[in-house]
Amino acid sequence: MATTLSPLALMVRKLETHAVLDDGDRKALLALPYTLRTFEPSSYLVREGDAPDQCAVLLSGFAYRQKLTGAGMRQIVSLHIPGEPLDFQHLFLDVADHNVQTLTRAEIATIPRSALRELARNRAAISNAIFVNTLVEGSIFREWILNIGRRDARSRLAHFLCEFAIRLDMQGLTGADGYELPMSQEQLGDALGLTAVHVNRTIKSLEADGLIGRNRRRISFPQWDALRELADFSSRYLHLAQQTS
Amino acid sequence: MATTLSPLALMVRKLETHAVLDDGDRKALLALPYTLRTFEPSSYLVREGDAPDQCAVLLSGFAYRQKLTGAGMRQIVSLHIPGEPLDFQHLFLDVADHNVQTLTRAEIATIPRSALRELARNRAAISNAIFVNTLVEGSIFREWILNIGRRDARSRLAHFLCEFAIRLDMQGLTGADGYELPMSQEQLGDALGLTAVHVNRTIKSLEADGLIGRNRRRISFPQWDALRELADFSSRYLHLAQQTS
DNA sequence: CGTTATCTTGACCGTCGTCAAACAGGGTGG
DNA sequence: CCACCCTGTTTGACGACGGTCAAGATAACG
Repeated sequence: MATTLSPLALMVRKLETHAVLDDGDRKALLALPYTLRTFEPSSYLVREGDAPDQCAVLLSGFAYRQKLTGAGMRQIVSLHIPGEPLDFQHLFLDVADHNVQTLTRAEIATIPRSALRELARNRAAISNAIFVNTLVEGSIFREWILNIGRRDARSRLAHFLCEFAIRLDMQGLTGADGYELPMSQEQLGDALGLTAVHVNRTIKSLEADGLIGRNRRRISFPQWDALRELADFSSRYLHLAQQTS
Repeated sequence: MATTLSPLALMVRKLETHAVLDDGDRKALLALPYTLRTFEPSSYLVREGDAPDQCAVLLSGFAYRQKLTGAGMRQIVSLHIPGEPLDFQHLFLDVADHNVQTLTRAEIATIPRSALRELARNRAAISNAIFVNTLVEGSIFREWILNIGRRDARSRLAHFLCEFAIRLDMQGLTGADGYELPMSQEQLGDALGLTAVHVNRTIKSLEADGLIGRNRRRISFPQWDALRELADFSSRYLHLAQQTS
């Protein structure tokens, strides 16, 4: 009980959300070599075009992945919470196709690609867990395509807020009442395919309807069910129930 | 030379786009048990909520994956060309989070999930190839998020047309001059997050500028470079160069 | 041929973007 | 402690891109 928790424990928890690991698997993951670093907000962890030889795991704080158009418009394509791998895709893809950035100050563990690859080669359960994690990420991408392509600003924002709430909850990071949204309205717009101005109006509209509460960046949910309904939110795409062995 | 080509040969070709397979791997893939079926246009292959025990591969014709909002709006989240796996994610995810539908009349091979899983377990190169294929799909999802979230209708459509051209080319399915776009403007709208009416206006606008040629659904590219520029298209996200061993 | 899906066009409307300015908060340095 | 600045939030006026509705034209198909 008094054991010091490994920094990688949260990553193990994340992988076990969707896959079954045994004690040997857990120990092997925790025994991975890693380097700890702290990054300031908005630091780049990976840049498009890079060929990283390390894989990054987010231990604390928040991060996102992002792409830019030639005209310089930004689109955030995913948001990451503590425990989540940030670029395990570089286990198998050599060149980064997008940027990875911290949102807040964040602690990052980097694991040598070679060590992780070898572990995946030797332990089928770990290989499966990483694969399933990738597949669930893919499912989230699809839901974002639907969200951005086919829902209006109010539903779109509501959906985003619901997803974030559920994912925090899954990782055991839930606050008593709602959560602190770790991003500016500009960044929110970049995640939703909207402008910062319209995000502002949309947030205030949800607030005016009593669907969310706000105190600075803290969001609370006085009418969770109504918000979820507006968001057209179903958690199926997060594959919560699944535990592949 | 006179050997009859296995229906799965095109799938092997697809997997070898991004991964290195040896003769044993190829033979093992071609020896997989499968069932051949032909489907009419718009047939459902997988429905959201299903728990398929087969994995589908597209042998001829075209297919897409799609999600619906509660209000009934459709969003196509990916388009598939011959040789591509349609739902290898069900190797590791039990419940489908989206629908898979044929676009045209299509030949489909279904492979028992168990057989494919076992093959992946025994042959690291095949497991890697499937994983890399999944990762490249993920990269395409991200680019679609960017495309729908941050590009206007003209660029968005142009980008879609460029992607389709390059992917057909990669799979060796290029016609002499352009290609037959296998979808209605309604479906095009569902893929781009636009309405059919606006797709129509946008296509005609590209045509009027000489950026594409049209003859019914056949699209040609009299000014490929200019179209590519308008589309802000870079093929990096398709990971063409990559061949992970 | 008739029937139906798809494409095309016009008129009109609304959501969201643009531009700009005011305002609030948090940190820094004098 | 206060002036200053910087970033982020809020608000208003206006415009435009794309949506809606509806009708007519064209092409596919039995």
